[in-house]
Amino acid sequence: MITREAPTHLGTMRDRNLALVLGEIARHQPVTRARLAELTGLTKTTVAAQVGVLTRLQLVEGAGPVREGGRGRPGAPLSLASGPVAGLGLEVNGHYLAACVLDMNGVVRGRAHIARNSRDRPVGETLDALVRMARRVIEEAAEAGFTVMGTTVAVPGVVDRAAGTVNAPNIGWQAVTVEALLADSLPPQPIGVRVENEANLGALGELWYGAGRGSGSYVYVSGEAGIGAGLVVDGELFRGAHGAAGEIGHVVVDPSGPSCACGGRGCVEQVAGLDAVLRAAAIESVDAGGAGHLPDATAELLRRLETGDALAAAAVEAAGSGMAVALIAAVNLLDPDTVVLGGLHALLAPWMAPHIESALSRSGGRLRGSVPTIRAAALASESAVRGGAGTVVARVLADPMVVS
Amino acid sequence: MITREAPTHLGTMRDRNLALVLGEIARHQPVTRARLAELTGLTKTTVAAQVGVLTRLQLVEGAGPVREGGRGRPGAPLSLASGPVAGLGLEVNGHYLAACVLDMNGVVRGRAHIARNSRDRPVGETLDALVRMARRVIEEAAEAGFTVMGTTVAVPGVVDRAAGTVNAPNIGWQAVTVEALLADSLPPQPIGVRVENEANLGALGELWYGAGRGSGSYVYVSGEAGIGAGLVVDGELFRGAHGAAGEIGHVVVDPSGPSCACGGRGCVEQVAGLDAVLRAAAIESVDAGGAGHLPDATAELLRRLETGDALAAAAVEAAGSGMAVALIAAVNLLDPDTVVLGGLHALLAPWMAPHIESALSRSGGRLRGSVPTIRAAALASESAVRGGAGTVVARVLADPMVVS
DNA sequence: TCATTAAGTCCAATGAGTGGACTAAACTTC
DNA sequence: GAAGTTTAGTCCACTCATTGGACTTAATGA
Repeated sequence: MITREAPTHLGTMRDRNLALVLGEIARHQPVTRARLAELTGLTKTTVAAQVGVLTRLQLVEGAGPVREGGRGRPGAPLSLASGPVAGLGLEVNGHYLAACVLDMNGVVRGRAHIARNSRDRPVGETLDALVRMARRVIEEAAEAGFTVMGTTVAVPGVVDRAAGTVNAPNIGWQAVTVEALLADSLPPQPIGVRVENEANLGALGELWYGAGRGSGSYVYVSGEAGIGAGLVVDGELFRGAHGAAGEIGHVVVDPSGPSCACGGRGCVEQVAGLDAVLRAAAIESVDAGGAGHLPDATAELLRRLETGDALAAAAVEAAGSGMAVALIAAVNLLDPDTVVLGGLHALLAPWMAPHIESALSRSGGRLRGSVPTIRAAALASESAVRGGAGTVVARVLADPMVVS
Repeated sequence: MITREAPTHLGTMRDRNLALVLGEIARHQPVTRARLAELTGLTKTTVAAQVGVLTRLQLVEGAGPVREGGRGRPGAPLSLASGPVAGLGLEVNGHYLAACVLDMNGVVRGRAHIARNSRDRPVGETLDALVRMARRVIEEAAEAGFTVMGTTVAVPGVVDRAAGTVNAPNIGWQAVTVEALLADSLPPQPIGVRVENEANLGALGELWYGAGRGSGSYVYVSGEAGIGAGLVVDGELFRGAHGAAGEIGHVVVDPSGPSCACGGRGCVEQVAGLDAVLRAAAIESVDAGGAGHLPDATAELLRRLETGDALAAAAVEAAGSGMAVALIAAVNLLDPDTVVLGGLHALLAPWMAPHIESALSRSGGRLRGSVPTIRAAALASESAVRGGAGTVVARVLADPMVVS
């Protein structure tokens, strides 16, 4: 029934406690050994030993005596090193490539953003461009004294962990072995390369560094061409049985609505996706072949909303209502405390969020104690890369010994 | 970010490995020490020591030499003891009270079922009746040589773990401190008394002993007056941020449908709940004051379905379509591999499941690799009590030292 | 200046798991 | 049927992370 696969031995115990100490340092820095002993429940002796190891790993460093005015001998405060350990996040997307290097404190130590339409280009070319960008960023980080320990790549599709492949129909990828290809092309890293769904990483990015901080569990909705969601529960990503959880795009919001490529009718994507909104706002969805930072049509939509265009406003309201129905389902099933709108919907949030909020509170109001709050993503188009880099940081925090 | 609260010391390590060994015995019984060493990754020495402890706790016993025809010295097979350790599951419900005692092997060692309409009776009376039943069952189990180590109570409502209270509007309960009240009224038990949502326990019951065996993650839908769901992911219950996950009843399946007590419109409950189906089938929902095992109206509905009544069939088909829309949402968001229909819907499954299945495969077919299979619950009205008792068993398996 | 308080280090002790040697109990082969 | 082979289970000296108390260090307060 309940399974624990691996046996615990002395080394396991040590690693766990090491992670425990490092985690408390991260949360309470600067902090003395004595206080760490209280926080962790370990003895001073053990804490001192662990701190020794962490210092040698260059994960922790002394932070200069901070006087606290106490009586006895003052403690020696410890902090996470602003040291060499860093993580890299990458993102491939319909209209840009992006990268971001984060140190252990979550400070951005390098970034890149390349507008690029990857929808109509061969997979190989796209990956080459991604690798070139990654190499450049890694090199720049190295010059600034940062060593990238691992890389996480955000892709707009479903990751099949078992097969090691990615399917991302929106950019024409089918069974692409991203992890293997990148691992071969990038400099070797102790933590290696991992691929993850863009919405999932966006959710983590906002959780750790953006609009999701403080909320234990929430739904991050990320809309571009398709609509996906990342589900964070109790600070952990919820992936589902096959890693395909959070595919909110094909939740049915109108059984008598238009039919969808998925085979069903009235999916959210058909109602609140970019194409649907543009169509309803009567904006031509031309993507002029080349690359634009914000696709032209999206920019035009925002312009019209700002100038109070009635048709655009109605289009966004309709999308909001559709989205609300899908979110009601998500809220009832998953019981989150916050909903974060990302991607396209972060841009539309000023006009869209009120409609969603009122629909949500109307529907769930009488049953559940608290209606989840709706927020726009705080990191804009960087949510996913930050989440990706943060995943590497989190990995180090959870298992400090991976840093060689 | 990632948190581990408790420090690991030698004792923790030992307890973990103890659980590991016990778990492998449960999964592979009968099994020898040598094979256990392989399975767990521990040494023969350690396994032998752990088995010694488990034997002393009366959780494990030798099972007589089973010849395997191998070459060397034959091993001494070990099995879970059919010994004294047992768990108790209780259920309170609109129309019955139920109890079930399970030994460590999941064998039913005692049960009770009392038809009783608890909707219109004071909370205190209902709890008294529950306690009387529980006491009787515990006593009978004791006479048969079984010691109840803990109790789990299934209630048709939301459990607020923080406040220790239960809200179950369907039976008129509001902020009832069930755990505290029962713990005071029942004989002391090492594992104590726990309350849990009925759908959640039903999900676990089916997972461990019924239709869910073998599937790692699934959605258990339990419908009576309201409709709730229990979500099992990777063999674990998914509770959500406030323990209110799986409230599928108020997922919107028809934005233009009838308005619901929750404040929204077109909730599944309005379309696929008992009342809706009876209304559509033109059956009077009289509940003749007294108590009936199957409420009269439900029995009548089944009779008509069996005789091929067209109106009843249409009613169930409509309910199935509504349910399908809600399940599409659940499947897309949670990515389960199986859907189990419980409660009322287990009875209706023969007529309802085909409609749900076809709608599900139509909708998700082209996107996700596999469409989840639909099954009817195998334990009928016992799902929840078995899950409740199983929770106690699982607790012992996960932490054998709780058995004093 | 001396007592007090608290931080950090040192060190012998504890105890769970390890690994190799040993014994036990079967089967195979001559 | 006796000797050799194979596998199961036990014994025992050893390792090593954590512990708890004694000790050292460094500040404050009288």
